[in-house]
Amino acid sequence: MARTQGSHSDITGPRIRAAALKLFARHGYAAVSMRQIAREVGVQAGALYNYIPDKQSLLFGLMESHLEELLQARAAIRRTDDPVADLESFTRFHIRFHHERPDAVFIAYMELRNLTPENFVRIESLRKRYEDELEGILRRGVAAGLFAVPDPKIATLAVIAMLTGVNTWYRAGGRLSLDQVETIYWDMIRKAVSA
Amino acid sequence: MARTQGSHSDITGPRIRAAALKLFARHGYAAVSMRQIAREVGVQAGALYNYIPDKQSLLFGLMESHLEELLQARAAIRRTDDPVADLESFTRFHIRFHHERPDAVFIAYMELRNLTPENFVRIESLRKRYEDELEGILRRGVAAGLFAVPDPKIATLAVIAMLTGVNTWYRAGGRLSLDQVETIYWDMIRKAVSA
DNA sequence: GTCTATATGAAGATAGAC
DNA sequence: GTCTATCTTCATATAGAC
Repeated sequence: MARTQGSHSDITGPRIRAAALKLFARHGYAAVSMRQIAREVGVQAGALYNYIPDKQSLLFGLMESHLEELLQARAAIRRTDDPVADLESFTRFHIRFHHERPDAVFIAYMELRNLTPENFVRIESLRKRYEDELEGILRRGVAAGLFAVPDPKIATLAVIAMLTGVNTWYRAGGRLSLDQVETIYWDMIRKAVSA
Repeated sequence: MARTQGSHSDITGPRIRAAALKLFARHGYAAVSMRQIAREVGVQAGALYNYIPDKQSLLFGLMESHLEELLQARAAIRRTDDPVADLESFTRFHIRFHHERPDAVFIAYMELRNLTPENFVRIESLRKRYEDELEGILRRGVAAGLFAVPDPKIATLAVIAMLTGVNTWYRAGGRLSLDQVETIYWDMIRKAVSA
């Protein structure tokens, strides 16, 4: 809905980010114009520049806050003494968290090549911190003789790729609940890394 | 290298496709202009239209021939009576085939949303035929009591996501040979689906 | 078959009025 | 803070000469 005048600074900023998230996920960063984002928000294109310096910053901000939210949510889960329990917790957390934010997840994986080199480095370092979480669990399990993985780093990447793949096919309301999906993946992962 | 005149129809077509493959993979379909492709080939932009009707057909052609090549290569491998052997063969085949074509693989996964709806349907049906290959192996293994997977369709998607993920990190010349990587993944997959 | 030139439209970003 | 108007650049695709 277009308006003619007015001052709404308190909500326009988040609305711009929400519109960009949706449109970038649907059509891709390069294919979305600032005019499209403005139309979705209900302002003229020029008004966007009161909130963001440019299109690149908008993309970077979306990816950065997604990954920071991911790290924070994961850090809020207490680690136990049992690597098996930690791995199950990680599995279920990853599926649930990513399921709740399909657009942000999609952008964070698909739009890496549209970041400037400096922004790319910052995003990759956040992602690495998340991978290190899982790698730590696997290494503790190996040390305890509970897991047998020839290469914890590769196992980390394999598990994350497998888990993130859920987002490409799972839709709520299908024949399986998300909890059932979590259980199926946990079953495969548990066996895959078991000693 | 730019030329001024000349007739090279026999090689220009493939060169256009090769340039588009490389540039689309690197920067994304929407971010690459026909002028960039032309420059890479060494012709003017207008000349491209002697070979392709439009940019969309170029993208579709790249994805279609990649998937048809994938199906053909897979079909050339004989199926055995042993689901375990077939699964190992699939695992190694998938990693090797995808490793040899990183650009085409990247495009086939990332540019789906830039296809027209009709082209999207055709590409997805080719991809489904490939997934059905793996699902068939898993179902035969379950029927023979060799595999225990609660849901063969989900296991199919999980395994393919995991295997395709290799392309995001593996580079030849690192500390592991591709054969070693294949073995590590086969070890995890074998355990993940085992009864 | 490729060139140059161009039609037509849309992109990101900014300026200045209200 | 948002508007309208615009600068400048670039896009896809086509026309017609060679």
